[in-house]
Amino acid sequence: MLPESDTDDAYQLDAQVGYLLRLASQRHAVIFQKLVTAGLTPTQFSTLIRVWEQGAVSQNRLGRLAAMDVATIKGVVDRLRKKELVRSEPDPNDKRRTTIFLTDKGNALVSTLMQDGKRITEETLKPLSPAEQKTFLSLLEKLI
Amino acid sequence: MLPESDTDDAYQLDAQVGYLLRLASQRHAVIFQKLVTAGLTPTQFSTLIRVWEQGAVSQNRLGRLAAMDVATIKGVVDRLRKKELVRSEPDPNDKRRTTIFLTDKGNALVSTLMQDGKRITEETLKPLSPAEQKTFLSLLEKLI
DNA sequence: CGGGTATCATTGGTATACAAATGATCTGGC
DNA sequence: GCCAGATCATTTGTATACCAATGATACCCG
Repeated sequence: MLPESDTDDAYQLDAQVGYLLRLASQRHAVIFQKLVTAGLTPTQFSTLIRVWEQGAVSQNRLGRLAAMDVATIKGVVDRLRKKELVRSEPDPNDKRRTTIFLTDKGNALVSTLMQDGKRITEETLKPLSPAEQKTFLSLLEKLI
Repeated sequence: MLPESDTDDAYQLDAQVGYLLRLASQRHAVIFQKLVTAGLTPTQFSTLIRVWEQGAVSQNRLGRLAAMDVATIKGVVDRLRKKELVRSEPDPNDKRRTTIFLTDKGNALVSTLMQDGKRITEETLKPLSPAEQKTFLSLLEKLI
């Protein structure tokens, strides 16, 4: 009897891309937490980089740039503001908008964070050879 | 001036493995939600498969098998119980433990879910050629 | 210029996800 | 047999993450 399938292949959770992506993200999160400055989370990190890239950006647009829902980006910005890494101001030209900026403290942190980010990526990819790393990243980009 | 780095390489958030993993997971989540039966989440799906593989399993061990924290697995099991896909019983041999089982309804769902799972993985990997898919999965496994 | 449509930020709801602390229970070693 | 250390499940707290609804505002087109 083969109750689990109408083909010869048994289902293997451990071979499904979604499950593997979750495990890889978990491992990355551990490495991130160990190596990042100032106790930032990966989401806060990405958000800060995007603000730095933009200089000034509305909150919703920041969410799109950092790939976050409006509700998610709000919470992230709130917490970055509490850490005094960003500040927000109402847009004088559009009363719907709030513009997000880096504070001096946030600005001073960015170059350190970029160094952190490189080491985090290095450490995460360490199980792969340099050639494999290149291949992996390029396939991962194709997947998005 | 190169304010962002002491090397020639500018920092690219879009090239960092953690950020790419997050985007890939987001895309997978959308595909998952579209193709899965019974409105399950990826976590609930994985948990249900693990219970099916084990037949009977304590809640904490189930968490380890499905790669979830004790607090996370508790919530997942609670919600699966509310959907009447699993049931739990106190372990007569160890009063600390709660044993988790599939209900008949849960058991009946599993083979459908496995078919779903295969289609979800297929759809997620679709941007890659068959050879690339194999390479990607094998590199992803190496990364964990 | 006025009204329908789009965008913005917020809010409430649900679901992961993990750390830390707690009380109950079990187990290994003496 | 007892006790120190381990394990189990729960709870609390924080942080993503997304959907849906809402009210305010902006924009476009006729």
